[in-house]
Amino acid sequence: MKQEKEITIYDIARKLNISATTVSRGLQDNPAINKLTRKKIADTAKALGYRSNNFASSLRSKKTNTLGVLVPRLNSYFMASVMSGMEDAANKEGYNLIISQSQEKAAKEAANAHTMFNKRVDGLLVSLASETENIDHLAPFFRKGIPVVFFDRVFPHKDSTCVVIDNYKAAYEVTKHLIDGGCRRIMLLGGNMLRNVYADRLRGYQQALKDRKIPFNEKLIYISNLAEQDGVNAAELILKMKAKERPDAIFAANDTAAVHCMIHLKAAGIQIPGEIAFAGFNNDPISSIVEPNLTTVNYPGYTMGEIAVTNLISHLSGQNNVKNTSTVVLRSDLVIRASSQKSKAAK
Amino acid sequence: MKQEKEITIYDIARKLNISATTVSRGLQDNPAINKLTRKKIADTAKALGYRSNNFASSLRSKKTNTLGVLVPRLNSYFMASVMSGMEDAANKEGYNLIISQSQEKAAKEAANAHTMFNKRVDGLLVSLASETENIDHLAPFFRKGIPVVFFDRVFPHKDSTCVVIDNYKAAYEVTKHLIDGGCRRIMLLGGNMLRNVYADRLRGYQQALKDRKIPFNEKLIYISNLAEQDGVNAAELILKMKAKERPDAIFAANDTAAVHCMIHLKAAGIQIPGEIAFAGFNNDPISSIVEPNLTTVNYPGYTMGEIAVTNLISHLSGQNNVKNTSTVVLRSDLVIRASSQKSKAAK
DNA sequence: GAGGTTTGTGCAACCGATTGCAAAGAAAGA
DNA sequence: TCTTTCTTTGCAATCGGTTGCACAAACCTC
Repeated sequence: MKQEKEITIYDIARKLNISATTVSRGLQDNPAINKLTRKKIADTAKALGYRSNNFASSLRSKKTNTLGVLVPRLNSYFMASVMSGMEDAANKEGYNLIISQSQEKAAKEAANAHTMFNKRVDGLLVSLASETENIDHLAPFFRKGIPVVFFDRVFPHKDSTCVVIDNYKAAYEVTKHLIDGGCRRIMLLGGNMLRNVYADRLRGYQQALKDRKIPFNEKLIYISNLAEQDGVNAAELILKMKAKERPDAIFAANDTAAVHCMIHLKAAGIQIPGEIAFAGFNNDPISSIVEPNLTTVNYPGYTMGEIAVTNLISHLSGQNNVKNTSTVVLRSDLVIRASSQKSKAAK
Repeated sequence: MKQEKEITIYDIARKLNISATTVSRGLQDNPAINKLTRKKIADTAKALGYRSNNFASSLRSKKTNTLGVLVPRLNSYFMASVMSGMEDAANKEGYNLIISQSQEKAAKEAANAHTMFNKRVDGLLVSLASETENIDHLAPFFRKGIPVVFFDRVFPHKDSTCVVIDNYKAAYEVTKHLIDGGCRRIMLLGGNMLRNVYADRLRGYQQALKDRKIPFNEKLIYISNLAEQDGVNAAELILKMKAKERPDAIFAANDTAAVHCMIHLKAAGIQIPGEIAFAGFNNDPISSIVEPNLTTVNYPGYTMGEIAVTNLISHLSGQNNVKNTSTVVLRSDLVIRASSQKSKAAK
């Protein structure tokens, strides 16, 4: 393998009979350098096949143009959309992403944060693992003034921005919609209450019940990791209940759990939405495939990713003061489909 | 914001009254350094809160411990699984990933490759955009001897490994399965034939027909991007056909197209699999949600990601000669579900 | 005890770009 | 013509590890 010699600013400088300083400035389009000189530098750089050495540059300027991303899991449609939005936004601004997943483990999250810190990312984007109880592992970032933006599963902190949707309101609306459709015993398949997203959804659910004067029944709350199997388990539980105790609606905090619960109940002969109405959360592709189509909350993942990154970068370039935007709330909409409409089901 | 002073090896050296050289070597566990000294260095480093400066080190050693990943799109279940596997494997070996997506555009792919090159990734993982016609944009990597591993959508090249499944065989089996189930007019929803995955699937399909003495009918080939809308379009096309011309089975090169085509036909009153049997590819979550459940090919994304990274890293550490493994073929299995079984459908 | 090894450590150059400061040359104002 | 003010450019130090080579001390061997 023939290794070509690497071209440096010194090579360019030598070729043009100017100093490396001028070349460095010229490559950055520094206005202090004569326009003609800049052009000559750019041309020569291209001609020689120069590529800038990020390490040398980062070493001196202490900027890496890299953002760290800490997420619980990569393999969900929602998270993939977020990543996609982040990548696009970052790319547009000349930043790169280093992505790592915690697998919902607090320890792995801490280890990954540590790696990011050592890699000296310019900023950090975080969605917390369900296990995580505090953000001590992010302390080094705050201490060094490295901006941290939380998204989706956030942890309010005075020095950082959160990008979220209004989970409380969304859950409130879902629940209200179910109640208005005639449901009274609404079961909630919730997630880990350490996480704002699940805690807020529970609150929204509770408030909607309260406003409609429906008593809150703790037995109708089922907390899990909201994986496929959890949906199935919930279904099993329901099938074991006496007919009178059974819920007449299920509101799951994600579509995966909702769909798998629904399928399992359907297979057992339960009419959906006739006997049990359903609503999910996220608007995953599966929600519009399952039959009946699942009522859910559209969660703008791509946009969330874009906004989180844009916000972070504007911090970095100082266009933006942390104090100005501590939280960005994105719009989310209730997507009403057949699974929640008892009345229309009687066709 | 109080900025803590950054600790360097010089600080450690001063504290211990030894040279920075020794500290550097000690931190790398260089056996030339006395064990006791090494221990003292490690302890002091921890005590002072030292973190190594990757740039300084990369600048000199010319290694970044970073791998570049070039993919067409991030927001699919399959790709998310691959990323997940890659990230896990990379993380385990102390590598980080820089991920970027081409949006299926050759130009963006080239631009991203260029960025990766400038970021001096130690190695590159590539799945090609559907548009890409050649790999000239990867030439700089080959010239500099930076290892490139292709996965899924590959482009055979003498200096690089490909990680794939046997698309030919998988498609052959799907087609054979449909034929054995009694189908004779099997429509293929294919992807861009520039890509091995789609070209191989077409070949497998053709060979299966040939082996079963069924004439190949060009009118039953529908090439598209295999997005949702393409599935719908295919369905429209079929609905416009005269009854005699209609296919009695559809084999789509991905589940998205299969599922959306199927739903659209179902809505139009076509019996699945009675009138038209269905098979897809990838084993996306939607394939086991749609009714009837979709027969498909299980595609081990997570494993593919893991293997691609592991292979790349072993190249880097020189444990592995390119010549030894030019292609890794992963096992894929036909997952038979209701959508393809005409006989059992008559319940 | 002389000569040969092994072990442990340090010197100083180096990686390639960035930047504060100085200064030469050009343009402008008095 | 003499200052003054820009406009351009370069010097040299700096960022923080890494590494080839030299060398001193300790250990062997005959």
